[in-house]
Amino acid sequence: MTVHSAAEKAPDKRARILSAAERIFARHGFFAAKVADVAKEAGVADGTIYLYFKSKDDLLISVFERRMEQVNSQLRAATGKLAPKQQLVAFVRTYLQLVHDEPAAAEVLTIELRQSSKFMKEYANPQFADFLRMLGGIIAAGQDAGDFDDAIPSHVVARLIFGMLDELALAWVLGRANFGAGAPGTRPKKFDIVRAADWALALVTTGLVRKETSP
Amino acid sequence: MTVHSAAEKAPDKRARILSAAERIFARHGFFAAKVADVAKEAGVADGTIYLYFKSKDDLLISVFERRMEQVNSQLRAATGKLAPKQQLVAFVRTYLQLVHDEPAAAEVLTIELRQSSKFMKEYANPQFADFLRMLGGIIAAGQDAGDFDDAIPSHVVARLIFGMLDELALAWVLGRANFGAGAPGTRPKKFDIVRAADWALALVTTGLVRKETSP
Amino acid sequence: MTVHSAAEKAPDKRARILSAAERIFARHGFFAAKVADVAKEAGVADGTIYLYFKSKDDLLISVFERRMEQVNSQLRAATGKLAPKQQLVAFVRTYLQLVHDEPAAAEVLTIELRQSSKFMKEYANPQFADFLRMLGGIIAAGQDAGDFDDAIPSHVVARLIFGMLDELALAWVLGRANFGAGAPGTRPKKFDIVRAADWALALVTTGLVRKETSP
Amino acid sequence: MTVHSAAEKAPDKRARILSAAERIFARHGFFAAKVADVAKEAGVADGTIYLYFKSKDDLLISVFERRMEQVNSQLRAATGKLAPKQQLVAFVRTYLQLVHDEPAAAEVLTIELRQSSKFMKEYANPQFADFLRMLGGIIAAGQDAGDFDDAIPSHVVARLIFGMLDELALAWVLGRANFGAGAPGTRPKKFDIVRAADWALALVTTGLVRKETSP
DNA sequence: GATGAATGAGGCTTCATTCAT
DNA sequence: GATGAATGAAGCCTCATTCAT
Repeated sequence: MTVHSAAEKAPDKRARILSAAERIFARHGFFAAKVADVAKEAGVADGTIYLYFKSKDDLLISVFERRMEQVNSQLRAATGKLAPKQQLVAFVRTYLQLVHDEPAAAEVLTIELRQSSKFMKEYANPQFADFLRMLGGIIAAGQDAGDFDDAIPSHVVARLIFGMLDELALAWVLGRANFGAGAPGTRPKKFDIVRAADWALALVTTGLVRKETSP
Repeated sequence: MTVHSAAEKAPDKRARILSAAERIFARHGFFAAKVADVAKEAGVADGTIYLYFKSKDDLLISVFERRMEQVNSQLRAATGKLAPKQQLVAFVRTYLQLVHDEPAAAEVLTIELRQSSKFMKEYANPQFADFLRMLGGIIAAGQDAGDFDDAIPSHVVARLIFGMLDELALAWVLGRANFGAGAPGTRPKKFDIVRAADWALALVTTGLVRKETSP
Repeated sequence: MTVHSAAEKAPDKRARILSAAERIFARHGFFAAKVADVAKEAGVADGTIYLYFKSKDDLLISVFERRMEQVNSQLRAATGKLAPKQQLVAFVRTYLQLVHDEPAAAEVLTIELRQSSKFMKEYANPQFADFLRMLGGIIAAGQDAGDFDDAIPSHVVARLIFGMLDELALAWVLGRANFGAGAPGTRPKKFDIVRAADWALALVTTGLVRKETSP
Repeated sequence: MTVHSAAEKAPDKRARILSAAERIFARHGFFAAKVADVAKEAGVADGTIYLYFKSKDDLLISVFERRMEQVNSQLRAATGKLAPKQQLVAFVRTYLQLVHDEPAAAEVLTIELRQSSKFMKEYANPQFADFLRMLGGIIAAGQDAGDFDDAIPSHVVARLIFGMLDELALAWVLGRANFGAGAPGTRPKKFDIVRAADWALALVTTGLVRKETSP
């Protein structure tokens, strides 16, 4: 009757399920997670999930896709019209900032995506390909501009950088690493992943930037 | 009952089970793998596995530990008494060579280890800690020797480098990436992961090596 | 809301649902058939079915009843005011002709009716009782008239004849039997069920007709 | 330890499951029957059933096959080396005797077999083909011997006779018919199916036997 | 009346683990 | 120690039915 009960009815039930799934998958891992848990977290009946997703697998894939789309679009926005060197800085910082702001998403992308690539070899994961292409494009642009050394193929560089970021995200998400202070023996405390961005950049950049050292 | 040279009967049943498990886990992934499949691959009865391992989880952990021990000892042997810079080269090359020589092991370490860190938060994985410590030690030694820039904490560098190597291993194991040539449209072919070692080294090293900016 | 000529909107929604159900039940069988499929076939919403039928079971029963009523009335029309011997001929021929003309109906009556008698022991199926009574009546009349041997109770004869017809219908509907020609090795082709009527009649009749053993 | 605890351990667990399934399917019908019920009836765990049968469907098919084999072999034994006319008598009487002795089996064969032929069109049911072939062979032999009229193809006669027997079995199994006495209004009482054999024979035989009526 | 999204009970099946031999 | 048949808990998914619109 009321036209705006929408907010609590089903403004986007599909989105609610996706978010719930992301949290549950992050909490328990995909395999240990039960569809019923996702349903409860989303506040819907078990069967409702199957109105929006074909299977539990499909649900996982959809979580990936929605999240990677967001990540990609935020990265695109952040790197905007900058010069390659600035783009790289922005890319790395933004990515790790997103990890920091959405730990559940990070956990799923970091841990479950890897699993799934294995099981679902048929699943191409176009969003992740986009991610790598964007990063590779930045590198290639920098190489073309003469800002970056071009001894290494840009897409290899992209993958290597992604490896760093992914590992940083994993370590942070699992809360094991204790980068920075922390007296020895202290329980591992989450390090500041946003600050870690600059370390990663330092490692990479100093290598990529051509040093006009001159002889 | 039979006593005659037990040593011949089960030269090492435990080892056979571990190898079988590694192959099966690599082939199907830990969750999809069935204990019965491992038993069949090992040529033992299902129940026999439980004489050597407490549970399927324990089996996975044991696979990790045995393999990481081997990896660590081979890395230790390879890096031997070299200077830090040479140690780093040897470390990276040896690691990727091992990935190349034991793809099943690589698949398990690359994909399943990550999962397991999540599920078995209680499982400290000391071997992996050793791995990181070894790599960190090389970096720290290089920093102390003045060979490497010390702006980044050595253990952070270690993790970043591991991230690169891990991603390289993953891409190679899944056979998706097509680093190197390959006519466009060509089906992705496994790139030469051993050669990729030098790319990773180039990226990292050039950044770590202090540049004597002038003569 | 719309009132304009309701008769046009739903000329007979109930009938449409029944026809759709008959086709769907014939196609998939009652248990495998989904109410949603029936709804789609009928061009109505799932819920609409429950405005006309109490349950899926009720829908099946209604299909039976509507169809058996038709069958019975057509049989009654066909047997009309004939002499018993002619009535029997007409009954058998008409029944098998109906099977031929409405295979979906035949499939449901032949296969599902049998199931349902089991599950719905409470469901008396009065139409089928009528069917048997009509056939039994013809036999009894023939016996009374001295045309048929009366060694066997008429209702037993009726059931035996029905058994023949039912089996003929089943074999035809499932398309398995290959009565008539067909080179050996030939894929079973539907036999001519209408012609089969005369075989059934021959078998029965020659037995029922009292033989005047001599002139 | 004891060698003969066999009787209660697992003399033939597969057979026990088949018998249990037959009873449960007869009692509830295949679709309404739960695998768990079969397991309980058989005195095994749910999972045990899947050690012997691939699926619930496979269980049903196996019930058919085991039972039809028995039926066929008993029919073969009973019809032995008789003359065709005697074989037919023996066939019909034996079949209905079996129905009488094993009502659960009869219920499954009569009701579920029909369903299943529909769902499992791929399932050829060779035993039932044998059954029909045996009956057809008897008829054909009688026709060759000049005992039976050969106006109707023997396999058609076989099917017609089977139809009668099947219907008789069904009526008896469902306990609806009230052949024989029973005051009107009396609750339907199972008729004597063994005696009914002679009615069926009378109907058929008198038709099949060539009457040397002379001109 | 009509709709169709939502419900949630319930069943088939899998598979890690046990234990009698 | 070794076996492998048996166990039974547990989860994904289906689908008849409901009810707010």
